[in-house]
Amino acid sequence: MTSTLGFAILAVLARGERTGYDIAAAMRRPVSYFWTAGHSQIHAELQKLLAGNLVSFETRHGPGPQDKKVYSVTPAGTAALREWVTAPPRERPERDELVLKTYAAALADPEALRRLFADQLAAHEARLAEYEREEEAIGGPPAFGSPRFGNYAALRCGLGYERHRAEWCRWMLAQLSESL
Amino acid sequence: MTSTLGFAILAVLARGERTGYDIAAAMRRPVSYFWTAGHSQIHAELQKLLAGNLVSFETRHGPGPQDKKVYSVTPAGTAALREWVTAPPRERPERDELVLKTYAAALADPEALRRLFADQLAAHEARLAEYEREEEAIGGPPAFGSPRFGNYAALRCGLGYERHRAEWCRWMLAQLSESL
DNA sequence: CGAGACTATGTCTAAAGTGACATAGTTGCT
DNA sequence: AGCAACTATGTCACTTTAGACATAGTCTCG
Repeated sequence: MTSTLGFAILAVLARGERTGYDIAAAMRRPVSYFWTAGHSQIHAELQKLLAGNLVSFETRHGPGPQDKKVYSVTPAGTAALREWVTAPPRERPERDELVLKTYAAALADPEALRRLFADQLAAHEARLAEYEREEEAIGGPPAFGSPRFGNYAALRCGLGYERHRAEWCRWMLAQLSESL
Repeated sequence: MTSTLGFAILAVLARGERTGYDIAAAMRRPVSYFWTAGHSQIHAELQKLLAGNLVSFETRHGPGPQDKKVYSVTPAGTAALREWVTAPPRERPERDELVLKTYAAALADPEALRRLFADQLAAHEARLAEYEREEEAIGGPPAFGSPRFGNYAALRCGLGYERHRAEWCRWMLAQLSESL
């Protein structure tokens, strides 16, 4: 009964050994933004994975009050991950606060609404520019089978998402200025 | 300290009085899919909104073991909702299981992966077709200021999302067939 | 007239996620 | 020498969400 978070950790660990701290850091940065967790959650989940024999760790000396624990995936962990990858994802409900706000837009002050969407658009454009820089740095799709393919495919999804979102914001702004 | 769910309920109630059951039904259907909640959550949240004087109810006789409670938004509720609509949304972390699976795709069996994405593509295309039917039924953007504008804008976002997602699935399938 | 679907409100438990608190060594800058 | 930032693991309390369980009247179709 490994949770999705468990598999997220396994997926990160499949690229190489990491400490809990490293995993938390990896799940905070924009590129790996398809799953997020705080370090408190990660440490707890690592205990469960350990109990299930899906990961193992080595203690090493490092900075910090305690020795660091460097985790890696066990063969059983790799097998579980492989099986999970192609299993149909359980769909989680959409929860989108901005769309919800839009749904109630009729009540709002149009000028405040314009500012809201202008800010959102700017944020999406900034992220889009960042992703485009990253895409250029990679050059093109790495070979399928290379772990870097996964990064590229995720980036590609992010690019599409930011474009769709930015376009929707622009459409909203156009609607707003038309109604003035 | 009204939660987002609270505002979701207020947004639904702003369109007219509803019972808790009606609200739950509205939040289950595809169109209103930008926020979801089970009826148990809704009843609990209605208690809180009631305590905050943001909604009120009238008891009416109807089918069911107890009399039904027909809720409507109070002036204080409308004011709170209006203010919330233009406040910047707190961003919630992306959690996307399919992208996470893709991130770990290197380990997977290509044929099983192909099936996974073919299924996903079919689901997105089906939803897209449904949304397109709905869009055609509406005809075009209702006037901003009409509550129906909110529905249309949300639908528009859904259309863009499904298109982006379907395209990404198609790209993945193309990558997969190239690598065979 | 009976079966099943629909209306309707609520409780309870468990899991998942958020954010603060606790602790403390190392590294690099000024 | 001192301060701040970074590394590093872990606990605790709280909120949110999911899903089962409980209960029971009404409506529709055959």
